[in-house]
Amino acid sequence: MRLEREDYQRDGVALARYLLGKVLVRQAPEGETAGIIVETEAYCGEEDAACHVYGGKRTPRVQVLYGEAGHAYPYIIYGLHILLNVTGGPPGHCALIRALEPLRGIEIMAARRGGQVPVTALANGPGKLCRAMGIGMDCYGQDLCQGSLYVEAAAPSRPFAVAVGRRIGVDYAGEARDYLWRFGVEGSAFLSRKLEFSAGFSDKDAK
DNA sequence: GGGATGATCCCA
DNA sequence: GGGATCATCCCG
Repeated sequence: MRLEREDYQRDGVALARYLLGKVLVRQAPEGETAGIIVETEAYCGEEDAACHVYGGKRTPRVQVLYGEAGHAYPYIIYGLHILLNVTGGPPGHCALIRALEPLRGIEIMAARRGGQVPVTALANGPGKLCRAMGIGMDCYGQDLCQGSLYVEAAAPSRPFAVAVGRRIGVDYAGEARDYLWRFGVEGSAFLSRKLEFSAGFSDKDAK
């Protein structure tokens, strides 16, 4: 079942936690691909030195971050990779999807990644998962409550413990670099990197 | 207009 | 460890 608008009405941290265990789905001409979200990061608006809207920046690129919750914010990094964020409730808040456990359309994902790739490495990074899922800048601003890109509530999900760590690649962000705003399914084999700490809570507590 | 800068990935 | 590779931003 596709998540609804209100499900996205959370701040960055709550949304990042909430999305763990949910299923990211992409419909494309080649077929459907889907994966369990096992790793996320929170980006929390104008106060967060690592967030793209830090300091109240309002450039065309970040406009969608000031719009309605539950929309896609993909952007290009290093001129060659695309990273997918999901917008949250408060202005500027979003969650970065960092890794998936492939669930459906694994053949399609492998083909998009260029052939022989172990399942554990198909989508274990924010750039890789966008490539595997066929997510491009054409998804910019797309409403996840309708359309070909969306998140479904987890099926009968097995309970899992949450692990936390520092966000990746934000060393420039002053003290915000040390916030424990990276979240993952503890022990998952599909993470981009290991998390440093046990969070002390499970998926049930994050609802 | 032009230079600097990445929320990464892959290979050595 | 380092290079690829370019959209975006900021400064003039």
